[in-house]
Amino acid sequence: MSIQARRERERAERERSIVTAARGLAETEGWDAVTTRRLAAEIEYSQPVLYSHFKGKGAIMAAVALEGFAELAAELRAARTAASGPALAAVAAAYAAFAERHPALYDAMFTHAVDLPFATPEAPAPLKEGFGELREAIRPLAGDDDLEVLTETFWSGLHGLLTLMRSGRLRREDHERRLALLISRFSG
Amino acid sequence: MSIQARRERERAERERSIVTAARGLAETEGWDAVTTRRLAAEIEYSQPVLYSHFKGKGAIMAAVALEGFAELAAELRAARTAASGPALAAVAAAYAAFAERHPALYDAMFTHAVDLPFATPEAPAPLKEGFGELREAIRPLAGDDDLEVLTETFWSGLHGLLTLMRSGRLRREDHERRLALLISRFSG
DNA sequence: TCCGATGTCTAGCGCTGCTAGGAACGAGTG
DNA sequence: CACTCGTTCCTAGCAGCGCTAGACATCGGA
Repeated sequence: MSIQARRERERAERERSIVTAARGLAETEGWDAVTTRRLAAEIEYSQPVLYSHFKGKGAIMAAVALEGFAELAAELRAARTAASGPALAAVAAAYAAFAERHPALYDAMFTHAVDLPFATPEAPAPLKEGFGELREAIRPLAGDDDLEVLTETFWSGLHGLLTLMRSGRLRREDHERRLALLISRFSG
Repeated sequence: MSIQARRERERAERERSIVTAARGLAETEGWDAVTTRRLAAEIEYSQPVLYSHFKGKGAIMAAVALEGFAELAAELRAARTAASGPALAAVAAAYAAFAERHPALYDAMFTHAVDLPFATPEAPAPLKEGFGELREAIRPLAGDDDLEVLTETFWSGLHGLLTLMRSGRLRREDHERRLALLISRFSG
């Protein structure tokens, strides 16, 4: 029993090291630099080993994204509970800060095509938690509007601001003003 | 003179056919299907010919994007001038319809990394025109807010809605409701 | 001590964007 | 008319990609 247990433990560790290596490589050099060959070299195993853990490169990216969802949810929750009074600005700022701090991670989560279920009950828990934080921050400001739809719309605004800025389509200098404006328009 | 003129004309035609082929292939099979080999086969020349017209695949995508900007600007203008009264809803609907009708084209314009100047005076004219249409539609509703920043923020909202929906991150059914909500929040 | 299963590696497939080097063609000159 | 020079285009190939088949070694159990 013990031998098999050790093997499973080592295997789990290796799987973690794959995800960690992929994330590290992506965050320092971008997803283009994350190739199966480099990943294999990083974990000091041969390429095919990757495929005994994940179905393919896409699955590895999905695993990295999942890690990101958990972190984002935690940071949003921290921002919301720390805020006294209306939390929307604090949560939005935390969201933006996360995207700015981890651009490659953010891309894996929200831009690249990863086949994770999103707006369904089957969505991964961390994802639903993160969305839930946004929803709770918006709830006091919802008025007559449907809370779910309103949250999705605000989220889209946030996401649009960040992706367009990061791809050079919006001037960086005005980021704070745009963010403030978005929040004020959703606080009316 | 005439011979050289014919050659330049033929060359220009070939360049157009490259862009057209790239766009057609992208719109029917997605950008992944747009490879230099398929493109070369499509125009019935060998691969290196592409590189005598464009610096690389990225430049071809940029040319396709540019075509898209012109069309989008025209459609936004048509929607704005046809509208009686507040034009924001009409322009937003036209924007969304364009993105829905030409998803691959939209991606080249706003998602994929194309090295075109955006929020600067050097930005291509069609791009500035399109943004200008959005700005004019928003102007009556700007109030005390900076018009430029407000336009950018609304645009981001629109862009976020569309990209998140198209990548399966937002439920399609609620699209109209979200769009209406975004507009109402920017009309207050 | 041998056997069978498990785990890992080497090698390779078909594809990608891109380029070097040579062949063929046409215009201009003696 | 013959010849050279420039241009245009193609064949062939490079390095790298995601992914996989098949050989090989290693190790627990009989």
